[in-house]
Amino acid sequence: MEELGKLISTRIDKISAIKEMGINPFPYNYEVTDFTQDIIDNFDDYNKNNEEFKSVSVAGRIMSVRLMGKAAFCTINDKKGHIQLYVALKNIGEKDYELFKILDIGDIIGVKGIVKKTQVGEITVYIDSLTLLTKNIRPLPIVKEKDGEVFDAFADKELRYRNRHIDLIVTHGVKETFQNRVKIIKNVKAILDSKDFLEVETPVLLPIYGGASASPFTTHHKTLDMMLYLRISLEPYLKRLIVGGIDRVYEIGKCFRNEGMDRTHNPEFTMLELYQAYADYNDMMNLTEELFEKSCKMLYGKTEINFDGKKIDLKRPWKRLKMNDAIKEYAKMDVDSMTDEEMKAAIRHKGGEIKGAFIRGLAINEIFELYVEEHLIQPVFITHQPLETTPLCKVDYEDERYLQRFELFINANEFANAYSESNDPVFQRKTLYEQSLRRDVDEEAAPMDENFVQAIETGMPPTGGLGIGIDRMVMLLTGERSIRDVLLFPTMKPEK
RNA sequence: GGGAAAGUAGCUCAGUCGGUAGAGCACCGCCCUUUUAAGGCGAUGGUCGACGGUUCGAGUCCGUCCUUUCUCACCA
Repeated sequence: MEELGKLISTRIDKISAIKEMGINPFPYNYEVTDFTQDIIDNFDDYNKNNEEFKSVSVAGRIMSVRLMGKAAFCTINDKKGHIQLYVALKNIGEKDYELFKILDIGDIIGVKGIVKKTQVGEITVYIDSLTLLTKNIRPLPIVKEKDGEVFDAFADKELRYRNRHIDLIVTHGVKETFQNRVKIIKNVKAILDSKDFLEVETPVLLPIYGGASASPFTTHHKTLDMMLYLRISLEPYLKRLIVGGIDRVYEIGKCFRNEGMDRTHNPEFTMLELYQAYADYNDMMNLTEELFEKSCKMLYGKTEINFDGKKIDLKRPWKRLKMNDAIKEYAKMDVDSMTDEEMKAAIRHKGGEIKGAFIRGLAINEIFELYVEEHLIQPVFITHQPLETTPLCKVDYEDERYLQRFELFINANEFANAYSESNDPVFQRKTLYEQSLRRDVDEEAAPMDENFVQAIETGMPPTGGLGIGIDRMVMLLTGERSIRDVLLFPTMKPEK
């Protein structure tokens, strides 16, 4: 701490020295006309045969300095990339050169000059004007690079997450990941908008929660003197909008679940939920394929990606497999002909457990998770989950023990969940009531939502509903293995 | 929640058997007008995550705690 204090106070002293030179170390603006990567990409426009030059005005943060007496090379970063500057005493004059010599890595400068290649061919701005735009006082980590190999990378993940502003400056690829995140979300929205879906915003603070099995966060409103919950899903309000006649509706927004955290779970995360009237789960499968395939093509111009060393192809159409058939294929078991005892044994054999009373449908789901999930690397829609897995979905007309539902699996992870939504008000009231009774034994069972049931009683058209975990979609498409690498500011405990 | 690993200078990391705390980069001083992990010479910089314990002596051994990473379980 003492050392850091000295480094900082040295730089604060420099601010005084700069002011004494008659220079404002924190001026108000700078006219930027060019960006680093554009200059490199369009070198010929800036330098015609080393005879005709177009002058540039660039601003950025100093990332490295190589000072050689009366001249120096340095590198600056801007929003588009980085470029080398040639700073020579004879070109900028004594006063500005004196200023340059006391600048630090991390300072932000504006420069004007012309663009040339150095003896070894590096495109470089030969500056004739230097303006200090912001003096840094807190030293940055020094990351070096040669031939694409990075040395002394800012590698401590804890420091990176806690200091994302520094991570964005010094770690290659971080900015790109978050730019890609935005591109994916914009692309998803563009696809949905083109299909006449209406994007809406629904409440985050709720008097009652539902739409999923999860433990909520609570908060308190002073004036109303009441407890409020942070939403765990978007479903209850979006369905009311379907009832209200908004036939195609979606929201991309934060949901909050007060549960464990790991590589694929953050307490707050971003969900896409959409509802389409007069559609069923088949339409939702087609739409899901389209969203993933088009987003992948938008980023990479192709449908194959490498994730975690595995080649994954998102080209449509994807395999569609009933849950029981998946169990037959991967676990060599026919659950329809198994006794309860055989199913219990199969679950225990893989280290699973049955919570509470034995429910056949939940046991089938458990067997699927234990035996099948790990094999589902290429995209596959698993359909026809047992009736007991959710109260919000219609049963299949061919076999009422199973649902018109699918879960999308890619690389053994769940990416989407969709239903032919239940709209039978009598059935809905009954199942939600029964679920609410389980709250004694299952903390995550949702309470009865009377307003929601009344909306369904008003009459909800046949509707297909789809939920996609946006963070996981971004992880897949950017190749990141941890949700914390696709969240700018992942949830962290404060340092003590 | 379980398991494993980590925390030493601003950053990246060494630190052997318990015996005065190390390097590179950054920073500071000096030299240097085509460097690019620039180079050369020199100097500064440490409550070794916190608190206890063992010991003549602890960065090192033991215990508790804090933070993080990875992983298993659960959920998206």
